[in-house]
Amino acid sequence: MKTTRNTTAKSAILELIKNSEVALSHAEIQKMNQELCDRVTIYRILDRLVNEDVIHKIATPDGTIKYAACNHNPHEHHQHIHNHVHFSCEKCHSVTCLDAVKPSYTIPENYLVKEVNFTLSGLCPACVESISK
Amino acid sequence: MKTTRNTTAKSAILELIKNSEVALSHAEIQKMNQELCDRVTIYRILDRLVNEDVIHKIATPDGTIKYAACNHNPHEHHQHIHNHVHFSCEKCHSVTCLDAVKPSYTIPENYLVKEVNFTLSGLCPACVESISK
DNA sequence: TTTTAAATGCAACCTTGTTGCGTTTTATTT
DNA sequence: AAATAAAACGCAACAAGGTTGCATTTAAAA
Ligand SMILES: [Zn+2]
Ligand SMILES: [Zn+2]
Ligand SMILES: [Zn+2]
Ligand SMILES: [Zn+2]
Repeated sequence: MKTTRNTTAKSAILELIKNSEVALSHAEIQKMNQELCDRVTIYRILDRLVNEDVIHKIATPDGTIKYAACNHNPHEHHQHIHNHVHFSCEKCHSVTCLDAVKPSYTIPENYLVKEVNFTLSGLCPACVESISK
Repeated sequence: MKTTRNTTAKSAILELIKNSEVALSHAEIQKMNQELCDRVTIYRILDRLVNEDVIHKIATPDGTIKYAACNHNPHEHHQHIHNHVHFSCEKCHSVTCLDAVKPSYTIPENYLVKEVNFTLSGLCPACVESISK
């Protein structure tokens, strides 16, 4: 099996994502990183981190891809399933993991469900605040 | 207010979407349509149909945008909210509206929720079938 | 320290989506 | 039916997002 290595760029990008309150897009990471590494390398590092299950990928309602750190329950770490809800703000375009919100649904017949991708959208607390005054 | 017109291209594209079992991407519509109209026109027609609330936009977990016909309950037509669940097949990449699946969730505090975008992914019935033999 | 495969930079390329503008078409009015 | 106004269109050009191939560098195991 293929081994994976830790490099300065990989560690730096992982730290960025871990320290961020909101999920980050490739473009945002690139801006925060200007000199660290090439555009293409960022794509490859993000792919690796997703495969290693250290970060997860989120598609916003408009198709933008963002990345957030995984905080697995150690007991279910092997599951590799991210079934928490995300919130996407239509004003500031921030995307947040809502670990507290537990979604439920009826399992559709004949389908094999492997992943849950549930996104709520509207206004985030900061934008609700800024509009109401 | 701006009026909207019916053209041959618009009608043809709407028929394609209505007659399709699965949601269609811009690229798919373009292939099915080769000679009908320009690439840019397809984008503009899709935007118009979404604004007229005749079709709706779906972002798959990998960020691809697909379009499906709306089948509104006439009584709630004015709501313009699409809160049904979608299924995205990781093998054949088909996207389907699952009108029968009713999702539920707890509303996160301080957030203002306007839209729900719930996608399940895994294997569609056809792909489950084809793998099990 | 040597070795080897993973990771990187760079150039080139493709796909997806947008914008501006002159022309065509729809549908309303005369 | 003809004139009119604005919506819709085609086309070219552009911008952003993402991928691929290949030569070079680097991490980490031997
Ligand atoms: Zn916001
Ligand atoms: Zn998340
Ligand atoms: Zn399938
Ligand atoms: Zn749908």
